Amino acid sequence: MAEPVANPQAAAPATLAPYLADLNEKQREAVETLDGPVLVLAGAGTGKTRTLTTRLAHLLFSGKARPWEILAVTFTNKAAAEMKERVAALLRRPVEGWYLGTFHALGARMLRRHAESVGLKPNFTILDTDDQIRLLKQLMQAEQVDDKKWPARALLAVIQRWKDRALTPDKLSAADVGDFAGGRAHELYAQYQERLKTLNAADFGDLLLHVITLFQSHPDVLAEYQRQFKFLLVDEYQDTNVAQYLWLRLLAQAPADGTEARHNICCVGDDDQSIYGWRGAEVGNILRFEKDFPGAKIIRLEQNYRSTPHILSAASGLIAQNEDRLGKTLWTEAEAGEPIRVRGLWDGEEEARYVGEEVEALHTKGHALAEVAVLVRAGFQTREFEERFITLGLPYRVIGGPRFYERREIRDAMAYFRVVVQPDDDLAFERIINVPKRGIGPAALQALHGLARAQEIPLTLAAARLVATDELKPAARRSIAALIESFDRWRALLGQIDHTDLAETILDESGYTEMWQRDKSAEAPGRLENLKELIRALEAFDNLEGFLEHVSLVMENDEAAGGDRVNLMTLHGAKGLEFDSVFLPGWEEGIFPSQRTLDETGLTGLEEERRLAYVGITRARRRVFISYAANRRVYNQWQTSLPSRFLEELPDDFVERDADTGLYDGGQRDSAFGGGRLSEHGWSQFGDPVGGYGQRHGQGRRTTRWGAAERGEMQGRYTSAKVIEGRATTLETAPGTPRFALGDRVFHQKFGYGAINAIDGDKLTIAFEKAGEKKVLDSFVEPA
DNA sequence: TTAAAATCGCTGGTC
DNA sequence: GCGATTTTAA
Repeated sequence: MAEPVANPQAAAPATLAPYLADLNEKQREAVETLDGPVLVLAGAGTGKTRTLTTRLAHLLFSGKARPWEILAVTFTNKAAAEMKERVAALLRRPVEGWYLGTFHALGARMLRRHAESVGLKPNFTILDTDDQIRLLKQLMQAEQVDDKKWPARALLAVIQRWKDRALTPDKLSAADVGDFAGGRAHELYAQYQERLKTLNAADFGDLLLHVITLFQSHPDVLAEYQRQFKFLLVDEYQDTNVAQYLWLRLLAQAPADGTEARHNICCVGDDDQSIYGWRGAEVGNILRFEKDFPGAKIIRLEQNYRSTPHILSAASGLIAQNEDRLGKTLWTEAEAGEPIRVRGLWDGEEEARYVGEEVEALHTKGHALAEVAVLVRAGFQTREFEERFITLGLPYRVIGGPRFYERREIRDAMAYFRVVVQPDDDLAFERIINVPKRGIGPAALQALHGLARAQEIPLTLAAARLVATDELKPAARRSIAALIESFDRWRALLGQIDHTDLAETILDESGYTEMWQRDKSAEAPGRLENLKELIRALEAFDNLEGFLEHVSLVMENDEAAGGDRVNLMTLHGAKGLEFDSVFLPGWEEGIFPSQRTLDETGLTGLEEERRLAYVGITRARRRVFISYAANRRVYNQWQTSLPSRFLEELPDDFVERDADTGLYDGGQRDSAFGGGRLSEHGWSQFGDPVGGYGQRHGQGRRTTRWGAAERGEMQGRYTSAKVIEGRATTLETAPGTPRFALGDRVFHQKFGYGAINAIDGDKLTIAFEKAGEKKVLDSFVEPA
């Protein structure tokens, strides 16, 4: 977060409390407006976190509230931790036991206290995605739903979107049901919720939904919380979904008995940075704030302390194209700085080379690598840059890799702990029943399931009963008996011996540690390291239960932070971060904006993609490098691509455009790309007038964008190039008429000359003289 | 039951 | 082109 430097113009009167003195006028207003609903529209780099934390401190200093009377909600643990730390620094005392945390952590806390009211026990398990999918798979199997056609993953997504909208199975209307598995999703959803209850488990959505249900069915409980929390504070309000909104609104209401009305809710956010619509966030929540909370005061933080005017202007020009926004104008006192550089390159490899060179140049000039970030649209795009950085010997780190708690060994270990703590946890038991290998295969498992279902008992109990019979083969029977006995033994040790010792005992006696010690694969040592790390992490907790709660809710991903390294991450991952220099590669139609977003949500999606571009640009303090490639290999197929429409939307005054010679014109046309520097109007001459894009793409109609190619003006490289909406850049193949025969000598723009070895429809296998054997589309080669 | 072979499917990613 | 998952063969 940007640390606003003291602003001389906002020099505070001497009477001001010192913690208010460093704030600018608007920030101070946001801090001091304590009563009634407040929406703080905090633009990128305007000192949002500082304002938020100061407001918290001010509530206490001014005597308006005591810590337990404040509810402060964030989305990520990182944000919660940062807020805690900074508030503690202001107060000069630790922030402990506060109601300051993520939506889910606070929801879980409330739910544990009132679990019985919604049919759970207080020690319920919190399931993660893996568990959920396994559970859904089982349900779908029982219901004979074809999981080829309707993958469990997809059903999970459907259910999650429902939960985002606070739709419990009983609230689902016919219009919501959709066509998943022929409309059976509803039924499966209800079964899923039933199963969760018998498993004494809740998924993340439930942590909020159950609390909402609880509030609605137990007004007394709700009133208790309403009376307790005199002040509500919400961070990143633009990312809230319907369930979170309802949860907040219930808490912000006056108690039903009308004792006192308060509505002291303060939401902080930026509609221009709403980039999580795909996971249920409703920008509408922030756009609607004044309606939802009558009498709301809106405070805009617009002074930016992060970026140069050039960067801000370019970003502002881009985001101004969005229709649905509250609107604000960022300004800064900083020096103009460098223009944004836009660069077109031949292909992805060259783009990576370009980025690598520029990064090296910055490094040579004395810029720290940690102050450089490469922000991509999607995770897979990091690969090209990683490869390039490795060849260059540039140290880098990828932020947002697999999370610690998602790693296999951690999840396995956790499953052991879960079964010890909560024997009813069938999902955990199933996970480790044959890990390490104990000779318990599908046959034995099926027998277990059969018994468990018939007698309506948990799997562990079914296992215990089954080993007393002759149902199983002796080998399986023996090993299940041993496992059950082990669990009994470990369970008896709960509370008897130190929980870290117990954890170690479990992992050793179960043979789990040994399993990885025997494993000769490259990753085994790392996994053992992670297990050690897990035990170390346990030390910070009083017992296994507390630890399990922590891991399912928190377990942050501490990236190997050390060293001066280039940062490589997705645009989503970059939100809230800032760097001196930011590289934004892959600005091509279909990639960014992403075709899939356009297909799924049309114009809404396009606006969200544009906000993502805005977020990307505003991460930079001093320098922005945007690039695009004319050709790219996607899933092993060469595709041509067009520069992103966002490039046209960047105001020319703040941008320096530069494309490699020969891009897009085949060397024959006198196009804007031919001469190196792009003309003012860039590539708008490629068929479409500016302004038509949004709609056509938004509607998802099949349209040919590359008008010139169709009119036959594009000679040379892309004779049959054609861009079709819905598959951004597919090359047309003449139907039915094979252009080539086996053995033909051909020329390929990238691979050079070669001979055709095989033909499979439009796919040719060609032995190139230089590049070796490749599979290519026939439209990319021409007779030599 | 296990290992090899085939197939799939592929944004974004917190809690 | 890759990696995870699932099917198949032994």
